[in-house]
Amino acid sequence: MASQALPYRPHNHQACVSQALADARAICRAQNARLTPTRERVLELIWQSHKPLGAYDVLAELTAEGQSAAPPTVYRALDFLQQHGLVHRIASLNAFIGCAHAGENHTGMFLICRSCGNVLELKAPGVSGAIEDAAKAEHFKAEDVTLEIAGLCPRCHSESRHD
Amino acid sequence: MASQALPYRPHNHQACVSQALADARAICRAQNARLTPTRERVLELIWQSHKPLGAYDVLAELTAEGQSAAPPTVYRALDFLQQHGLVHRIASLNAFIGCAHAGENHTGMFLICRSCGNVLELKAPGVSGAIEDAAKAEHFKAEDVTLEIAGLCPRCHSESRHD
DNA sequence: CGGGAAATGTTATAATGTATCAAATTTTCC
DNA sequence: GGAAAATTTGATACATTATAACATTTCCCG
Ligand SMILES: [Zn+2]
Ligand SMILES: [Zn+2]
Ligand SMILES: [Zn+2]
Ligand SMILES: [Zn+2]
Repeated sequence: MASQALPYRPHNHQACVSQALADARAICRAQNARLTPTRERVLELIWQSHKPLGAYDVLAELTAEGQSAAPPTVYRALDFLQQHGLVHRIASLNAFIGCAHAGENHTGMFLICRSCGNVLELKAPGVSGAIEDAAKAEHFKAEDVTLEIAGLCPRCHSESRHD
Repeated sequence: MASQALPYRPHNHQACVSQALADARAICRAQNARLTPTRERVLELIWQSHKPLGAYDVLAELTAEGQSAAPPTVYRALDFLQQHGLVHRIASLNAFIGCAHAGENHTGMFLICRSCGNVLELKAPGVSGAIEDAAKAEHFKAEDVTLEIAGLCPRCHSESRHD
């Protein structure tokens, strides 16, 4: 698995996209799932940056490309991608982002920069463990964790200090 | 501070409501904030159970009571209550729930039962600490944490096993 | 009182997400 | 290969959640 680029640092983002698409194809092949052209194109659009994209933003890009698309087109593709662990929905933003750890078993932890909008997905096993322990202490059977941290990324934080 | 009732166990819920309203009045007085009749009524409606309530559910109850209310009425009251730490928004449900630790500095962790719909708010300092550590390790300045765990509460979990 | 701020009323609209059913495509299995 | 079944897509309509904008009222303070 390639090492993770930091979203808020300049990087060869095309490599992120290529890697994500290659991973997605491999995962879908392994799961006997059909990564159809629309689904793949939606995934690629989601990965166009490290900023979460709204469903209607995706829709706008699809229609701009001449595809006949309606809201269900996008939501169905996003549902598929979520179910196969290729994208995550950011509940606090009503938006979607490519999974940075597709294929790895993980509960995503998202660091969302309020200033630049970029999102970093961490695995943070320590956090996951603490959450599981806390749930277990309450005899609660945890099935799905939503963990989203809004704040300032290192870059925006340092910029806001020396202005 | 009164000890917390477990939402999914039978309890004298009127006590929860009374306590929440008394706390709210004290907090608003201390902060020089105006807990107007509509705001107080919305808080009371939110506290009518331990299940999160949608803004439009609140609206329906207000209009049923004869109040002339529109969406902004409710959203403004909810904004006020959130800003003063009296209710939380559950992002994964687009719904609102009374804060079980009003006045205490905390980052809420919500255990949401998929079966009965009840929500328990925990303080879980261990989790908060782990989250802070993980954010700090990435040089990320965390400002707001959304932590929502969907699953099965002890009651629903045990019921689903011996049926 | 009176002037300014805060809160509310009112209407309209934006943004996000689903239900439903028909048509097309792909897979399965003989 | 070809019919039947399952999956995917198209298309329309609608439901739900949230906000913009501006007028009016109420409250606070001097
Ligand atoms: Zn992920
Ligand atoms: Zn940033
Ligand atoms: Zn709380
Ligand atoms: Zn339950």
